[in-house]
Amino acid sequence: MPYDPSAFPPFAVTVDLVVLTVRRHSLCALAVRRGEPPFQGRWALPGGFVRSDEDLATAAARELAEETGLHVLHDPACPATANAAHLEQLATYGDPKRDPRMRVVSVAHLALAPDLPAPRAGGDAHSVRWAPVEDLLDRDGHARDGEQAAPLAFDHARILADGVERARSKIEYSSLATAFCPQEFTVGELRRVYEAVWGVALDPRNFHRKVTGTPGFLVPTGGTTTRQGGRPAQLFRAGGATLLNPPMLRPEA
Amino acid sequence: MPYDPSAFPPFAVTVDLVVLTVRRHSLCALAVRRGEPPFQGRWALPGGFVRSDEDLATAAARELAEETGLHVLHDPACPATANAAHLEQLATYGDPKRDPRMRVVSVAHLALAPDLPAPRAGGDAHSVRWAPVEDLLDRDGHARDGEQAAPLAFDHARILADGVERARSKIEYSSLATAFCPQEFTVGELRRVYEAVWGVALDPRNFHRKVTGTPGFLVPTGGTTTRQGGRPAQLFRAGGATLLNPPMLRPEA
DNA sequence: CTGTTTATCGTCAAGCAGACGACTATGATC
DNA sequence: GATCATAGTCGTCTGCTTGACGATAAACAG
Repeated sequence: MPYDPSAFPPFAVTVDLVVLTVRRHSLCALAVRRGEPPFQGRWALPGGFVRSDEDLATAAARELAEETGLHVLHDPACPATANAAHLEQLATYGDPKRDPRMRVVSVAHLALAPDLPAPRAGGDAHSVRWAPVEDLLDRDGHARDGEQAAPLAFDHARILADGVERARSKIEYSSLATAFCPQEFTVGELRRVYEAVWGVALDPRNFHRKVTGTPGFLVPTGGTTTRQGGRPAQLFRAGGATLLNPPMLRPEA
Repeated sequence: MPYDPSAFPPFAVTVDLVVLTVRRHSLCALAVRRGEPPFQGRWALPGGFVRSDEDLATAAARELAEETGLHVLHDPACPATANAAHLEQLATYGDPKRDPRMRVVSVAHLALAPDLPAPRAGGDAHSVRWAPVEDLLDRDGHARDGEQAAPLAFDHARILADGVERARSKIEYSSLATAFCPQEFTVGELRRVYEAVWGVALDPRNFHRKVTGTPGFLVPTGGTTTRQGGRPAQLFRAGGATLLNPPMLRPEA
């Protein structure tokens, strides 16, 4: 009964991307404006069809490159080309009514990238932008510039919320927060990543003790920088560890 | 360019199930024997096509019920019917070559169930069984009864490994381990779940202190039981908490 | 030179985890 | 019934981690 090659309902399969970065102390996601119905003119997550000979991860990496110019950091040993991002599968959404035109199953992926100079719009510049995730998820009005009062297209608000939640929890027990930083970064910059993603303030002294004391998290490069003002800070690079033990603790309440 | 309703490659979409339980102190998964090519005669994970009007979670719940008679525990307030299981989406597998016949994208789901009296085979009894996950994943020989030397069909070994890994990590920070227990259970039974899933031995006294001290994890029912031998043990029911803070700590090394 | 900013080191108390002793309440065995 | 084996439950002690926070260091702005 299963796997009858002639009798199965056909589906369209897409990948959608939750691309997150930290800009100006807030967590931002990449949004594209839809140029055609349905949801014409509304903001949506970038994505597209999976090609017939393409793996899901390959399709996600292709869409990411098309949309942002970012490349996926495959090999942890390779110290990352300039525009490197972390990419992982997030979840799959297949409600029969999620696309009014046809049955579409979307395999959402989560990408984390350092703050980039420009969104590098694929076609026209003002159809792609970084937006704070609160703005994209807040449908309860108080749109501050009157632009994004409308919620995201399709079920993309839920996908984005799931991606943000994944990122928030994953930086607790993994070294993924370094994916938001440039290749070399300071402890303060890493702390501001945690503060932006979690939306809390962290004690700089305890944070410094914690991350420098976790083996494999950070390796000093020897250099220092003063780009944040104040006393020069040591520069670090992400260490080999991917899982942090003990984990970073997110303040409660 | 995206979402052209007339031009997209068609996919078959299936759900595959990693159904885990704890039997006789070891973590077991449900396996079905394939009755037709490809991989005829090999063991595989249960699964089937998603119907054209069906949500992914619905399809997974349907397959689970067909294969095991288990029903999904939807409402945490409802104290679970007799055969209740936890069900969640695991990951999606879409390698173009994962099925030799056609392009199949499989949305794998993870189900956790208490030890059941009988596997409740759908059709013929000996085509469905519980097998220790080590037996199903160990392809390096030493098959103890000469039966499961062959690896699982398709990419099901990887799916199973991912599901086991998800279960192992998720019982650390959530109360999911109670999904392996009957409605009422003792601290010792819960500890044996952790020991079986993690494959370690835990100190009964520290474990008892920890789980009874975590708010919302366990609520005493008032009853006691002596089904494990020895001194009668208090019976508990799963509390409302789903996230454990602080988490259970898996011994390292 | 003084104030401001950020980085970094130290101290201290509270809490939690691992190791482990001690006691309790059953059933099994002699 | 005494004894033993088995599980369960309660305590104690010690070391480590954490959170709160004081203090110092090194840059820049006026």
